[in-house]
Formats: sequence, structure tokens, C-alpha cells
Amino acid sequence: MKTTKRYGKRADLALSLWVKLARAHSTFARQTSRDIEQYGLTPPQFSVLETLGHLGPLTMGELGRKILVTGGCVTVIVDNLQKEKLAERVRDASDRRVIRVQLTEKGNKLFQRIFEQHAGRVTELASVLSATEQEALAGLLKKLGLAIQQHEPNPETHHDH
Amino acid sequence: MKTTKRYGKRADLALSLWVKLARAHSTFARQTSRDIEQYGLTPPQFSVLETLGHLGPLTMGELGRKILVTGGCVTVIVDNLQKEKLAERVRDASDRRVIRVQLTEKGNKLFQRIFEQHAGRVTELASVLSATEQEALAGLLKKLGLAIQQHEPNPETHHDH
DNA sequence: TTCCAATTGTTTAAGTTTAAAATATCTACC
DNA sequence: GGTAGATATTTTAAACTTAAACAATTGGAA
Repeated sequence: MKTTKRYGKRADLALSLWVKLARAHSTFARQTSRDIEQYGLTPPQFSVLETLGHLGPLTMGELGRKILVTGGCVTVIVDNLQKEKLAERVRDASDRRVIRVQLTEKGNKLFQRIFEQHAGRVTELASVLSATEQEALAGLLKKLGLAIQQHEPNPETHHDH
Repeated sequence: MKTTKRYGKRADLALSLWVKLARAHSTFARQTSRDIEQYGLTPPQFSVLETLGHLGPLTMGELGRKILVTGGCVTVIVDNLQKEKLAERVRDASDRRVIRVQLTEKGNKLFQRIFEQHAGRVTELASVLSATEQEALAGLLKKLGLAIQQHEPNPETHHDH
């Protein structure tokens, strides 16, 4: 069920790519968030647990850049993890503006307990593609993501007729 | 900068794929939403305008399934478009539960005016990949998205050790 | 006909996210 | 030392999203 070619071959290809990217992401996110709920976490809370679990303590700013959310949002997510005693803030001694976030022992235990199960579920979902396909897809996504990261609009690119 | 292999080759491949999918989507979304703002629309409002502009009138439910949001959210988005006189609700004569949403003349004019520009911008972003790469990526994303759409968790898939 | 379950859409309550303003701290320069 | 500008985080206000409860309508079975 292809869309009729209304904006030129290149544009139709790009638009279709964007739709499929959004759908694949949305579907994947919905599937994994069902599992995450079972652990009593929201998806962003899980992201932080996962990131700190793998990388160790990070500053608020580093954490936000890792999980791609703004500073205000990091504050809220860490607040909520802190309420659950899963993470804690440690003010940096040498630069007192900086706050480092780390998992508590409880947080680390939870991470250890659930991450392998989560990894299994993600593996299961991805397994609808072969390993070769997964590698190819990951490579293309990485190339796309990195290239458009700091992409400024080019006002002369679109066609008026 | 590869993550060390902690959960097995298959799991690491899948986890890395999921991270790259999330990053590519997030970056792409951030870039396009900057343009959409310029038209005075929010991203979900733009989605609805785009969908109705291409497909014509849809019921509330159909619209929600197209743009992958829940019913309550469709109500809010359409409310806001209606406030701007860009869309309107029409109650179905034969089944009075059903409401069909369609663009007003103003909405259609806006769609015609901005969509080509948006298409140009998306084309520009996607052009960091060749046409062949875009086709390959779209194909893999479609396969992944469709396959996991109704995927039930398999409780025996993950490995305990 | 009458009732009941299923369907369609809205409302509600709670949580997430963002941009922008505010606060605190640091660094560099005079 | 003191001040200005930069940096790190939090607060605030507004918008978006969801699940769940609710209301209206339909269609079929008793």
C-alpha cells in the first residue's frame, strides 16, 4: 500500500522512512514498557537505573544527555527514584554546583535482578530479525542518528513550484 | 566504544539495536519538531493535520490508531485543532456513536502550504543516507515494527544461570 | 419488545516532558 | 579582593499522554 508519489521520489522515500522509524520505535517502546511496569518503574526511571547500573555515577547533566531528556526532567526522574531509595544525590566536593547521581544498594540490587530479564525480553523482540539484519539496522540507525544530530535547516533545500 | 559483552552476543546486539533506534528517533523528532513549531503547531497536531490531509476524514478511533496514541489523547488533540478552526467533528448519521474528523478549509490550506516544506526538511535530514540505504533501513524498520506489533512475552526465553 | 454486552468517544486524575526563569557556584579578569 | 559572565541544577507553568472510569449508542438474544 504505497503512497502515491506526490512530492518526488526522494521526498516520498524520506517521508516513508520517517513514518517507519516512528512506528518501529513506538511499538518497541510500548512492548518494553509493559515489562518495565512490572518492576514498579516507569520507562524513564528504568532508563536511569539502566544507565547508572552500567556506567556508574553520573552528574545530572551527563545523565540527561545520555537518556536524551532535558535538565528539568532529570530532576523529576531522580527525585522519584530517590523517594523509592533506589538512587541518591552526592554533591561534588570540588565543584559544589555539580551533583552526582548514583544507585543505592537497593537500586543496584534491583538493577542486577531485573536487567537480565529485560535484556532477554529485548533480545526476544529483536529476534524477529536475523543477527545480520540487526547489525545492518543498527549500523544504519547509528549513521542516521549521528549525522542529523547537529543538522541545521538549509533554507534553500525545499522546492517551490 | 562497544559495551563489554555481559549478557551474551545476541542480547548485546539487541540492546544496542534498541538504543540506536531510540536515539535516531529522538534526534529526528527533535529536529522536525523545531520546524513544526514555526507553523504554530505541536508535533501531535501536525501528525493529525498530515494524516487527515493525506487520507481524508477519519473516525476518532481510526485516527488514534494511525498516529499511535490513545483515545483520550485524540480527543485533546482534535479539541485543540478545532479551537484553531483547522479541523471539525462530524457525527456519523448511520451510527451515532461514531465521529468523523475532517480538515476545515483553513486546515486544508495550512496543510497544502506547509506540507511540502516539511517534506523538504525531512528529505534533507534523510539525505545523510543514500537512497539505497534509506530503502534498506525502511525495509528493516518495517519488518521489525510489524513483527513485534502483537508480540506476547515468552516467559521461557530469558536465561537464568 | 426489552435487556445486555460490545463499541465509540469523552472525562478524570496522575505522571511525564519541555522551555524559560531563578538560584547557586565557579572562573577569569581587572 | 571584587565583579561579570559562564555553568549546573532546580523550579515553574503549560502542554501532552495514559489508563481507567464514564456516558451514549448499537445490535442481537431472550
